[in-house]
Amino acid sequence: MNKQQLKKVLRANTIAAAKALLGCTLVHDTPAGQTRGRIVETESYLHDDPACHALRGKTPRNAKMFEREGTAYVYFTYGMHWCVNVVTRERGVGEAILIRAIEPTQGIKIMQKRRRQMDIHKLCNGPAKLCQAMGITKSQNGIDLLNAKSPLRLQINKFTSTTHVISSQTNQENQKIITTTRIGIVKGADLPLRFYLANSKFVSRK
DNA sequence: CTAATGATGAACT
DNA sequence: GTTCATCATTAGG
Repeated sequence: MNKQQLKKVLRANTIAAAKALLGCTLVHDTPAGQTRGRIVETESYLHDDPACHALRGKTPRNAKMFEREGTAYVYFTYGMHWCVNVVTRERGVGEAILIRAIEPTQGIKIMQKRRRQMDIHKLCNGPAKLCQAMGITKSQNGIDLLNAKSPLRLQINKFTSTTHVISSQTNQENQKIITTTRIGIVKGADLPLRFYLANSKFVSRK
């Protein structure tokens, strides 16, 4: 998969895109240094989805969800946490993919310091944990994740594809994707819209 | 299991 | 404009 193909998927289909993002790399450049991680868990939020922030239309908080595909939507929740989404669909449609867990690959010392947590398996295994580890806050809201010059951006791995079974970056063996219901929501709780890599030790929950 | 913590938005006046 | 329940969470017990 190349960047154009990812862009196309992000524009066309939020469920397919959530699977396509698995295996992609999230990069953040900050004064403290660069952090990177491999996306291992995602959730889709659809425009007609009861759990979607954009369900009731555009507000100051969710405005970036209505931007074009590849935009970052960062929101504040539970009084203390930030979560980051990859916006999908064309401008005007409020859909996005919540990044729920990554496998840290670079800047691990920085992440450990920010998180006050030495165990790498507990560094980024949750949507707010990975934001804290990578230094993502409202300052990153609205960034174009598909622009190679952005401080916060997505990188496409050579062997990721848009199918249920993707190739591993390291050994090129097929990696299984598990589909489940989403975590921590009440509305829309029965929909199968969460995806993670079956063999990853870095997901928030099995 | 529950507290911590604050923005949001719905439902009111 | 004000109130109040809710919330795509986490850490600690």
